[in-house]
Amino acid sequence: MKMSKSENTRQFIVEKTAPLFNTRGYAGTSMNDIMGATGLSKGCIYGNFENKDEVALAAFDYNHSKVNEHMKARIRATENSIERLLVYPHTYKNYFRYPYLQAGCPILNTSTEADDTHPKLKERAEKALAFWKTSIENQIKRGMVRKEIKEDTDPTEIAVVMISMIEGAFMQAKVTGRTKELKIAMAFLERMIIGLKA
Amino acid sequence: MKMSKSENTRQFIVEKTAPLFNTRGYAGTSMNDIMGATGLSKGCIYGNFENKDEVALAAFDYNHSKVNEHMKARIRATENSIERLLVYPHTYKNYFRYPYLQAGCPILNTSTEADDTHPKLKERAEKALAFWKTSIENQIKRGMVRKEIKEDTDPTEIAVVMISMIEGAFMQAKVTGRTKELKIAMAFLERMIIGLKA
DNA sequence: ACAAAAATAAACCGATCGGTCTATTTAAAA
DNA sequence: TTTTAAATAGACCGATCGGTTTATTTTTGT
Repeated sequence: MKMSKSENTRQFIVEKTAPLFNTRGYAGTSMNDIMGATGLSKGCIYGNFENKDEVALAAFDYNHSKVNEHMKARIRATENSIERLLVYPHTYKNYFRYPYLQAGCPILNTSTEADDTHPKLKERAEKALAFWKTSIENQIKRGMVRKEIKEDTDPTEIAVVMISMIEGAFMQAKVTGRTKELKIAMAFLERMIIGLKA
Repeated sequence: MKMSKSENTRQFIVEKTAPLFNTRGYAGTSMNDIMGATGLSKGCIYGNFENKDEVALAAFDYNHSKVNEHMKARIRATENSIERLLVYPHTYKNYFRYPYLQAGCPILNTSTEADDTHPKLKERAEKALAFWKTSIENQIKRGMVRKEIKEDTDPTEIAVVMISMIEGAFMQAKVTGRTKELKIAMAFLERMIIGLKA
């Protein structure tokens, strides 16, 4: 279980720079910023990563996995499919409570910056989004099998609507600096999910 | 009605750089990019704008006004309030048809980059968003007065849900490179709007 | 404890960043 | 048409960009 020195440092760099990339974006984060956030020298960072790209990609993975693990933990604590789906609006409604969400959703931040400029980051965002979508779809399908969710429900449609509402509302929360709109959207989503009950 | 030389050039610079800022973002667009897109020298650009900031702000205003004018024109061509609201999903569903939307929604692009880094741009995005929201709310209120929309409708809620759905779905379209999710979300929105009919 | 290897610091690199300055060209006023 | 002012081109500036190299320190295996 022991980590080598470099493995430790690598992890350290990722943890310290992840919030940086999520707030300032790829183009907006410089090597100097990375040095400042870690307190490490340039030589050290380039000794552990090939280039800035690699740091950014690792930082995205870290941000995304943090959100993912949090959601997984909350989902595991639920009793049925409706409750599972409700975890999303319940969590995002209070996003400011979770430090790794305060800078915004990593998928949203990354995809809007990278879509036309940074293919590797775009691909990560794309995969993260696809993963999220299929996991919602699977939860809905499971709920239908268990007769907890109406049998005429379209899993893909609900997944798309959920993700759209969350990301769009999140953007509004970030730019307005308040949570009013986010709460309205999440309340709407809650009612929609409850309406799926069999 | 005659424009001075510099007014002409200023307008020219804005038109040429607007798509640039919308695709590459503020930090991702350099003065060299601006020179390349316009074919003008640095001295000329700085003769017409104080700095890069001013170009970016003017470019945002231009992008936003382009979208706005397009929507206004389509809205004017409708007969009643429900049709008016339907203009939004109908337009965004086919966003790739409109060149100034192909790089994405300027509000979405700008707000996710600028929220933590560029206060002036953030303010523009915030104001544009507020304007959009109140104009949807007003359309709904008008529809209620005219008895075209159910009287128990909550204008703010509908506005927030519409904007969230559009922006969230737009993000997915940009990052996946396909319109499947966008069409699903817009179809959902259409049904929701039709459900508001009195 | 010691030698070999890995990890880190810091000086350094050319390229590019946003921005300025001056010379020249172009448009407007007379 | 000539004079004057505005507009533009392009050389130039210091700062910062991402990245490399080398010397030194720290860790590791024996």
